[in-house]
Amino acid sequence: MTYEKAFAALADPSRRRVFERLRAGPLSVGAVAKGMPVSRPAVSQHLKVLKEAGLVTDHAEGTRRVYSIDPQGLSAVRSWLDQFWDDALAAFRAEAEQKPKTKKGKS
Amino acid sequence: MTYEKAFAALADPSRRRVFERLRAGPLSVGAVAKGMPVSRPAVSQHLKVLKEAGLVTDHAEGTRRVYSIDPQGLSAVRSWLDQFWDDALAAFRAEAEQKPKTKKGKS
DNA sequence: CCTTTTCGTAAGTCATTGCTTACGGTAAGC
DNA sequence: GCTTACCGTAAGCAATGACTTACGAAAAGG
Repeated sequence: MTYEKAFAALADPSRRRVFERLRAGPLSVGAVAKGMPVSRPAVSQHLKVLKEAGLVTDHAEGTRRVYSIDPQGLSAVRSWLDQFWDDALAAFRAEAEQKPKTKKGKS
Repeated sequence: MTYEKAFAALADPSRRRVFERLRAGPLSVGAVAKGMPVSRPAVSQHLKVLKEAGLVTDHAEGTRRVYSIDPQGLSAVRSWLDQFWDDALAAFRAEAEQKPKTKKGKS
């Protein structure tokens, strides 16, 4: 049910870049913002959206706020995609088999 | 590398609904639009975006245009997600193992 | 206590975009 | 040939959203 927000969150290039920057491991807001073409508040807003989508988690560490990737959000998108994947492939194969006269085996 | 457009395409609820309607099999534009809360031209525009994202294909059939799901677009999103999945889980586990230990000092 | 660092949020601006109605174009039916 | 069915596109409009600067709050450090 969260995959909707996750798709919306990952649709924005800047937000994807923020997200990808957390792939190697947890980072503070300032650390993420460093080397990005947008301001730190912008990064903060992006992280908020990612958090509401279940894609990241945060915890305080002194005055800094450290963000990490939350596998839960990724899992939601993945399962939606996989469920889709099966039906789509089945329909795709059914369509492909009807075009030529002979049906094909595996190979 | 079309996963960027795919994410942007799947971010919109109406467009996802159009996409999901093709899951059972190919449909004409009118058939997709029937039973949707938006107009037929709106559906047409959504299908155009989905097509440019590599998520659907179309072919003429008389005066109507039949759209089907293109597994290629799904595949692109899936592989991006999977590649992400591994690194994210590894980092997540590494973080979980270090938490019960001592706190860390990062500059 | 006062200053510094780090961060989230408010307010405002500007571009993007999803929707509608209107129109033109092509294939089928009579 | 003329009408009907089906579809893509153009133009216009209203809403969403991404970004900036400015400000306030909370923790650390002298």
